Amino acid sequence: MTEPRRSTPKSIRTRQAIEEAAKYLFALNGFERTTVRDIAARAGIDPAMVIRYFGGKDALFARVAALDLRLPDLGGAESDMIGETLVRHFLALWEGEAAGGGGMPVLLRSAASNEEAAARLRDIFREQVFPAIARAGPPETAAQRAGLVASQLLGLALTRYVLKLPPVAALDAETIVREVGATVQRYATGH
Amino acid sequence: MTEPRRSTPKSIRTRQAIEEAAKYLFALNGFERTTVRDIAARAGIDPAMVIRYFGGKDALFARVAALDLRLPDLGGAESDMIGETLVRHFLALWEGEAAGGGGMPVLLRSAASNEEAAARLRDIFREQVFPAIARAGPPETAAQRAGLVASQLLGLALTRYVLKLPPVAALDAETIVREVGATVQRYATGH
DNA sequence: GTCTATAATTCGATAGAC
DNA sequence: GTCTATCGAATTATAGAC
Repeated sequence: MTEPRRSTPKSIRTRQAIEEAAKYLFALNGFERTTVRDIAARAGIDPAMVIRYFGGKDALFARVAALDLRLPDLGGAESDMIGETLVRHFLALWEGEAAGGGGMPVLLRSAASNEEAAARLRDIFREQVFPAIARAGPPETAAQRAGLVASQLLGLALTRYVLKLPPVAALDAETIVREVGATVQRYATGH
Repeated sequence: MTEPRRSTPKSIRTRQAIEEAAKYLFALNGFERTTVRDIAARAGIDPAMVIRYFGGKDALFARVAALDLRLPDLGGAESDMIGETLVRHFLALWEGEAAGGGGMPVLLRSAASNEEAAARLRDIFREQVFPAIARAGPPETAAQRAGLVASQLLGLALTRYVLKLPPVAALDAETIVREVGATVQRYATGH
């Protein structure tokens, strides 16, 4: 029962190694295909340590899949740059490994076949995406506008980063910002 | 080694029962979370029969995930109805269980964490979506246009049928045809 | 053609020595 | 704090009786 709560230098390193390995493998293979043994092997430690530090595979996933979209404030004047701003933000979130956005590939990979991951993604939508989009247009259409925005942005993420559909993966960032940005702009503002 | 190739009435019923159960469960839970035992139980037969009839879980998946999009011909005059036509076709394909489009949810559920399923989805894109979109605009931008169309249509399928994002799942068909159709129209034709 | 029984792995998780 | 050894359950797949 002596859990490694003590923050010794070594325990911190071990914990970080497990989180990093888990984030990498969950993002690569999804929740189901990633085993505790795989995570431990990649972290260079024993499988038992994964359970000891995080209590179980489910708990570790919940820890690693935490996600803060850090959406910029789209309020204020209804700028005609909302679409491009949002798309640029999402691209940076996906392509910047270092940032806290590492949870994004983890969730999308797993949400398709893991109901818990799907529920978490719905939470993120409701708590972060919906409020941001709501302020960009009339309140009575907020849900529909936010839903359409999500359908395009998640579709972009799915085809570019998960399925790696060649023509989508090959698109340069500026083309995406321009083309998809125009769509998101129309969805978000309602016209 | 006596494989049930003979088309006796009973063997046909058993084979169809297995395929139907597999299609349902793969679409519901994805490849990884669906077990041969589950399929057999739903089909009302023994797990060993699943292996006997299809050779294994992988082979059964490949059989069930076969998919013909049956895309309508978008050639001819560059109509301004291409977007709505495509979206309407996809909605019918997804929501009509009976049609041969049952492979669609199966693939999307599994492609996120199963590389073989992802590869199959890329094949379908290359062989069916790309040629159809190519004829709707200038050849030099065909790949980009088809990729953008796929990002929106797969994103719609992901949020509406897999993640069941409430505001997207609640949209009525005509709203989707109008809103998403306008986007697909712009992507497909390039303007 | 179908099922019983079981082989052969692999999984998450635990107990206990050091 | 870490690892060895292992448990118990679940998986796919096979062998052989009927």
